[in-house]
Amino acid sequence: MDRIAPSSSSCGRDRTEDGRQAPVKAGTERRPRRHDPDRKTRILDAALDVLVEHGVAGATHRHIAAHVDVPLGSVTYHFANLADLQVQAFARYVEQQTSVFESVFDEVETHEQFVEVLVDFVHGGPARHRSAVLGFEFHLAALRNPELRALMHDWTKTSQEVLARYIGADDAVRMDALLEGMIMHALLAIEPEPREVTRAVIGRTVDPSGWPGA
Amino acid sequence: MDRIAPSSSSCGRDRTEDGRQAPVKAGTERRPRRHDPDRKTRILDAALDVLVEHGVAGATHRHIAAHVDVPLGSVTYHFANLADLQVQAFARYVEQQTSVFESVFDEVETHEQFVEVLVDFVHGGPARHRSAVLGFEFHLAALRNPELRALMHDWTKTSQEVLARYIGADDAVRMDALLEGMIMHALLAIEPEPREVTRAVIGRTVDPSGWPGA
Amino acid sequence: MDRIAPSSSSCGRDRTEDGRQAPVKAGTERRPRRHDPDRKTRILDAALDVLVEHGVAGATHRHIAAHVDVPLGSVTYHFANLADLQVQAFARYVEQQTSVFESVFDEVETHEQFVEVLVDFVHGGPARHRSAVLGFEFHLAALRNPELRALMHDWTKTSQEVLARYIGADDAVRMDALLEGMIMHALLAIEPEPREVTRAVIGRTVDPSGWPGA
Amino acid sequence: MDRIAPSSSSCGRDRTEDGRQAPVKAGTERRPRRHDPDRKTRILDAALDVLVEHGVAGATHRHIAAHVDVPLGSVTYHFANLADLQVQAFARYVEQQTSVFESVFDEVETHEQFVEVLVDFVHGGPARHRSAVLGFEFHLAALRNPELRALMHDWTKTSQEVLARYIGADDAVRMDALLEGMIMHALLAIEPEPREVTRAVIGRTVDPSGWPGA
DNA sequence: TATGAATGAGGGTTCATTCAT
DNA sequence: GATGAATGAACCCTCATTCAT
Repeated sequence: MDRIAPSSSSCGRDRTEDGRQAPVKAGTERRPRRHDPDRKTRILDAALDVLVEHGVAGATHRHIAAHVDVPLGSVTYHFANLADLQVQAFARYVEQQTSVFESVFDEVETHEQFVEVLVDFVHGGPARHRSAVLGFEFHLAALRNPELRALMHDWTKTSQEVLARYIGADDAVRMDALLEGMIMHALLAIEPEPREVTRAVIGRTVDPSGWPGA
Repeated sequence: MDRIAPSSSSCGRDRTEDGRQAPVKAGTERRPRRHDPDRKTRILDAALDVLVEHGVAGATHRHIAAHVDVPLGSVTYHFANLADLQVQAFARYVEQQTSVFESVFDEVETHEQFVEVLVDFVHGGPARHRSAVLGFEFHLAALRNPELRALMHDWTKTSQEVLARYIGADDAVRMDALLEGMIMHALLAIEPEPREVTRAVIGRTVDPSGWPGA
Repeated sequence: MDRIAPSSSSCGRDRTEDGRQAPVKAGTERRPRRHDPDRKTRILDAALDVLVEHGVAGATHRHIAAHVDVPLGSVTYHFANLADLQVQAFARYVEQQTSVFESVFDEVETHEQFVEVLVDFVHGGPARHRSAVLGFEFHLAALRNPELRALMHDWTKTSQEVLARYIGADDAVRMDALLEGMIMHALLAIEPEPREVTRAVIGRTVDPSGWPGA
Repeated sequence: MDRIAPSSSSCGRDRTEDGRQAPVKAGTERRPRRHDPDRKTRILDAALDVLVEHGVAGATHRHIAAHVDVPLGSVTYHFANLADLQVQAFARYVEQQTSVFESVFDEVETHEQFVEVLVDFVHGGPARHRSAVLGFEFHLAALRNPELRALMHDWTKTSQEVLARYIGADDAVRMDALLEGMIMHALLAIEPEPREVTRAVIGRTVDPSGWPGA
């Protein structure tokens, strides 16, 4: 039973990007990325991507590293631990989300425009999906992590303040809760709710009196 | 595996010569538990408890087994896999919540009573916390599990129908989303919202006309 | 977040045939097979089937039970342990194989017929595949199990005796080894060897002198 | 998992407050091993050893790790999965066998020497046992693993080519199959066949004409 | 008698994190 | 500074076998 093989069968020691074996072929230039400023930022963005796709439980060092295509050690190098990375990622998300949410109302002048903007907000396309999932994951993670909870608190306050500029503090609280619930439902609905329904629901929640057109 | 290996396989560790369990070490109490009907149900309840405490990611076979105080193998025996266990646990949760939610409106006759019941519902004590967290975890898990999603869909429909008996289909949808959002906020609030605020928000969302007292 | 569901959601407690959960639907007649003589034999045949498909390592109580569609307990009931089951299964295989091998030469009268029969034996279709794989598994298992080894020894002797009737004891030993090797190769060949080649190889190994036609 | 859970998660067992490893229990020697180049190769060799001793089914991560005396995690680090490890181990085996098989014929010049070398090959001592068992396991594993099958195919071709240099292509195929069968029998024989018998069988299979001495 | 339930061992694999280079 | 290697914990799951019914 003893046989012979083409001698230098190389033992197949080059492997995929799973952070295990480094490719060792002589002369093959491997991972040319060295001096890489804002690698840290890219890692955070990747973390958010992974968070969307796999959830908090799936956002591991390895998945994130694979997603940005940096070595595993690079992720542990830039962040003290996974919890730290998570917090910073969510902080980045809040930052981005806040500026988006504010700019959305830039052109709003009438009650109708206001409602329409919010309907867009609930029905928004892929971007909405991403941010909705992240918001969801954020909420749940905050439930068990005080640091995230504080971050979440600030974020909620900020959002309500933005709304309050247009509809007053009380309605802002209501609207914020309503939006939260509707986005949650939209995310999970088997088939999407028609825009008219969303518009009606939101419209009835905002007091039209007090707007320029009223 | 070497499961069938005959006599001189020499691989056994920590076993007596005849392959049986070694007599219990002094002090280690041998678990005498046998014949335990409805163990399966108890496991499901334990799963929900663990889910509340540690979240979906923390609801492992081991945590659950430890929580019901059954051997690990018992959990894997009763459920084909963890996903299956999860689905059955959430199904049990839905079942329980359903009857609670329905019975809550038993005495409701006036608009004020209806609002009050919902305020209670949002502000409920520890039981509320538990079910809110479970609901939350359920939503998030449903996001990535079609089976849970279907379960969630039915549940949403059912609860909207219950609300619709009192306030009509349209307001039921609004109220459902609003409750969802408020419970979410209540769960995460640093300090709880005063009941009056909740009452006002809910009250303004229900059309008081058409009630006996109106 | 607390919802209601169609009340009796049944918790999905009926499961597949993996030996875990028994279906409990009232009135559903389950597994009508009771008085079942030769169940033991059917289990052995199933064991051989599983052995072919999954190898020794995959021939577990559960797989075998599933393959004959009997409860797991039935397999452990009829056989003291897995090793015992394995031995009995291989014994059954040897028994079957021996009678086949003997009957194959019934019509043989000339050197050409003898060679042809052996070529058929090596090139045989699905039945050949099955018995070749089993023979292979048997050999390897015998390597580490003295009981199987004795069984194998007897079998080899028997086969050689059958061959010896036609070609004498010495050539019988050679032929037996050659057949073994060729079947092994045939089993693993990427593309099957042409019959002529097999015929030539076998033909040259048998001394044609001493046959009726010679 | 609960990997990221903050402060009060209370799930840790056997860990000190800061989440580090508790200081080694007296008497338990802490494994100081670090920096161990060619550990991967040593693992492959260990895998082959375990393969010989326990068969493919017994060649588990844990057995292999114990055999090289490295932590379990080290084995899973160096190989993506067990199948991968298996393939690389067999590839290493083929590589080794190849050079051995080729060098064996270095001095061969006459028909008698050639036969004698092959008799040695079949009757070889402990080294023979090891390589024969590995060859056997390899064959069987190849039956169900296409990757191994390709490897096996190449190996067969190569060894037939080596034989063909001395006895021509046709006889090489025959001889290869014969050797295979004889080694198989030798491995399982209750008492070893006398060398003379082996010599006679092999000798009759090689055409002595065409050799220098003929 | 036959079988569902129970259980402890162990298998493959993933992971956060540490450390030497 | 940056990263491959190393490692121990834990996770999901399958299994042989025992036992009560």
